[in-house]
Amino acid sequence: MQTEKASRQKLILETAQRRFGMFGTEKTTMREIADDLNMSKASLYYYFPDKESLYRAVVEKETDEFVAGITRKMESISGADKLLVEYVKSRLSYFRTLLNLSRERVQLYRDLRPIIKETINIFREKEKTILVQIIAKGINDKIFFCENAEQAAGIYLDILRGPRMTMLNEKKFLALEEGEYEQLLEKTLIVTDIFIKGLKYKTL
Amino acid sequence: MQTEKASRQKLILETAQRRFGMFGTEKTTMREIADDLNMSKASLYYYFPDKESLYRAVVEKETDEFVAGITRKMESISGADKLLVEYVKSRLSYFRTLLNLSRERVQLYRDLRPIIKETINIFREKEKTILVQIIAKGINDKIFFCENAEQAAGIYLDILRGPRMTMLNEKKFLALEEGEYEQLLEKTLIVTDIFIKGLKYKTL
DNA sequence: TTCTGACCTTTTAAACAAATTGGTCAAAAT
DNA sequence: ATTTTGACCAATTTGTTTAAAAGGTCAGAA
Repeated sequence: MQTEKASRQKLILETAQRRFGMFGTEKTTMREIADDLNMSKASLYYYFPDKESLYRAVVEKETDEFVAGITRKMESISGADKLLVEYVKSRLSYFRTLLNLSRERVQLYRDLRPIIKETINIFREKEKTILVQIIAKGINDKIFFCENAEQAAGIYLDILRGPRMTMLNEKKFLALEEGEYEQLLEKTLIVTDIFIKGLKYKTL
Repeated sequence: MQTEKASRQKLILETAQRRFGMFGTEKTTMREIADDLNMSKASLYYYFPDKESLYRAVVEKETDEFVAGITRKMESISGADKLLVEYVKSRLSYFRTLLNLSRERVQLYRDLRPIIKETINIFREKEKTILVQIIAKGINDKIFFCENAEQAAGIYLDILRGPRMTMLNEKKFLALEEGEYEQLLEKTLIVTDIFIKGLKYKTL
């Protein structure tokens, strides 16, 4: 029946998520995932047409979880400025635990496989959507003053990338270690504070 | 005499600068530089002990030119806020024309040769020195309000990296094309505007 | 003092073979 | 019918070997 197939798919998804999360797409083979599940590789292809769609499904799952989590928080906080701070905290915490993107080899962004690049862009768009909402709310509540929420959100995402890149500079993977996350969080909060002030005050 | 040797060294430096500037360190051979100068490779080693020191000399030259240019501008502008804007403009323009760093292959920062990484860090420190001066001046003139000029300068440099990285995302080299520089300049100016406001207003 | 050709050692590039990968399919198992 | 599989294929990746080119040295010529 339908349910059986769905639950099987879910199982595969979770296994794939673990593998992808640990080693990234490149270093995870379909055979390995199949072996983890004690099934043949061919069976995998019965549920997912190819590796790419399996990967996409995993990323989509994780992204959804992220968006759900952040949305939940957004409902319990009123001020747009505090919302932004909360957003950036959540974001970092999700980068840390969930997003298997993190495990992708930093063999330079340039030749990150097209799929991964696309993934990053899609995720960025989702983030932007949320941020636009927050900033628009701030404008509406008259605590932010800027004409273009869309532009502001884009700039903010760009800005956030800076400290992260600096921190990743020496790393082999897109992931950081324990203490570094706290360092990055600290920096990110300062940046966010500056950004918020940039929105709060009109250009003279 | 001493002068003769120095002028010969200068000539080599300029030739190397052109080569490094066009192809980066990796794709420039000592033989090529020697050929450009119609001298033997061994002669090159008479003036410079190895490729690395030649490269370092070139970078030092370019960096000095950058610092000199920016310092000149700093003398003719009074407000720290306007100085920052001017700084960032100069910086971009130098990235564009001078810094041969730009031609280094973006084969991922991670395995940018250690020398180049070091080069980048040294340059960053010089930038930081200048920025600390500007920000300290702003604090002194009571138009900026932050406790730590050093920290602010570091944050600012981190922030600036973001938009640049985003723009370089798809590129093979650390260099941008014509129109992209204007795009980057625009973004950078907005970011700078936000940053300045972040310094101008005390945290509430 | 300045320059060079011959020479050395280490890196890089090319070429090829072997192994592994993503992916298919007819047939077996449920 | 639905699900699973081993055998099979084409395309990449990986490993290995070899030749070329790189950085660098040095005794001696200019």
